[in-house]
Amino acid sequence: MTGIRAQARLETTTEIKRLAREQIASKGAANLSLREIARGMGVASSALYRYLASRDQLLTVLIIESYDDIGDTVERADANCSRDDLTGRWRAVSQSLRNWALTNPSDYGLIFGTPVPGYEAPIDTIAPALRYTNVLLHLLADAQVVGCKPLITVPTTKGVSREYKRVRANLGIKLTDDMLLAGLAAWAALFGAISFELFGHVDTVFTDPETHFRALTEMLGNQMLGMK
Amino acid sequence: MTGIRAQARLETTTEIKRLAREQIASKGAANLSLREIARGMGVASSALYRYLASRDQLLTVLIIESYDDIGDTVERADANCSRDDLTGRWRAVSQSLRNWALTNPSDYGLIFGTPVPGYEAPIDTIAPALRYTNVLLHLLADAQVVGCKPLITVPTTKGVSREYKRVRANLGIKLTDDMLLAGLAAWAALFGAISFELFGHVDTVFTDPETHFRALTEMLGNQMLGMK
DNA sequence: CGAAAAGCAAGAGCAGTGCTCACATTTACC
DNA sequence: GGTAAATGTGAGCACTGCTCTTGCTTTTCG
Repeated sequence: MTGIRAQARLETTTEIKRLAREQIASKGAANLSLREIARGMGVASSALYRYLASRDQLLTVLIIESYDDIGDTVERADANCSRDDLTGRWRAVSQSLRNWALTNPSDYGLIFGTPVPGYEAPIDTIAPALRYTNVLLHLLADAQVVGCKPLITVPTTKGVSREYKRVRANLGIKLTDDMLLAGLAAWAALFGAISFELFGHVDTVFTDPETHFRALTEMLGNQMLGMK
Repeated sequence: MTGIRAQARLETTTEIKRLAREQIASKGAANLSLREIARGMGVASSALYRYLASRDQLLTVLIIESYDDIGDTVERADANCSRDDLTGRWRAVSQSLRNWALTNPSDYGLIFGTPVPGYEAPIDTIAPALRYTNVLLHLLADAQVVGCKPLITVPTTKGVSREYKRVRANLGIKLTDDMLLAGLAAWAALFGAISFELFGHVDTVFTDPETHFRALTEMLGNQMLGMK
């Protein structure tokens, strides 16, 4: 516990993760190779197992760090706005989300892409995963408090009010049904748009995805969510 | 060219793809193993290369077939509605999309999930990929013709009208800016919602995702897209 | 201080992968 | 019926994750 060894250990661990991210970025998570990392560090491949339990566990660690990274980014973007500038906050949050995704495409894919079947996300991922979600929820709540009214309303669909009551309980937040639906729809549209762009499904459609994304988020914030 | 050999070849190819899909469903596309397929067929692994060029090429074929399957499904759902029942068509299209995704989760992941970096989708995938897109585009066009007006409007964002002009050219379809934005937003919300549900990001939120999805699509169709 | 304990690295080895190639066999067609 | 094409084989290469034994170094503690 002197700290000398702990220090070295930390540095080694950091280096492993750095090289891992490099590999994932260039060749994809599927092609992440521990032996390649070992070579990059000039060390026997078996030595890595002093620092990680398995390839899967390394991936899990990277996912958690990514969740925290995205949480940091979104929280900071939101915090930089004056609390009552709801439109500005929504704008900042959505833009920072897209920017983060474009800057860290492989991490975005790791989190929001196809999950590995049978791979149960460990409990450690839950808390970090909730951070960016909470930013949006608080934004919606703040908007509701100052009287923002969504442009859309909940359609008269059977059982929906009962379901949304449960959603409110699960999320631990008080939002009208209208605000909840508008928020969920905006949330889905946001990530849908980012995923489409990042995963290459709109390459032939847009010449300037950024311009469309800006228009989309402006519309979602000012009109759909009714932010003033 | 008797067809006897061609017939056998077809059967072998079909069996390979069947086993491949089975594996992808149970262990993920990343863990697809040609040797495992060969074992399942009681054949040497090298024999498979008489029927496929590589593992990647097999995946590409599966992706194309999935695109066609989803295209079939959506086209059929749309065709089953009376042409002037726009709300019904939108409902049918969105529901069939979600149903297809829930029935074929691994195929959905293959298409709409994280792409393999460095893997360039071959030209052969473009046409099948456009089929389900075209269904929506025609639906939007039909709605516009009979005077449906989206609830939302394009915000005054710099350069957006220029960009949407290009989008119209790329898609080869005439839609007002408002309808275009509403359509793109609805499209993104749809796939965002399906992806969230399928990739396990809302497990702790909804107890009945179907009910929410129904409310979401009703809202998108009747209000956002302004379908009558 | 010196011995015991703990940490770290190496290298051989196992079982798996995609893919190639020379070779053998089957078989549909002229 | 003979032949050329189609099909299957098995060894082999280079790679992977992971384990285990062996040896060395550093830390800890009596």
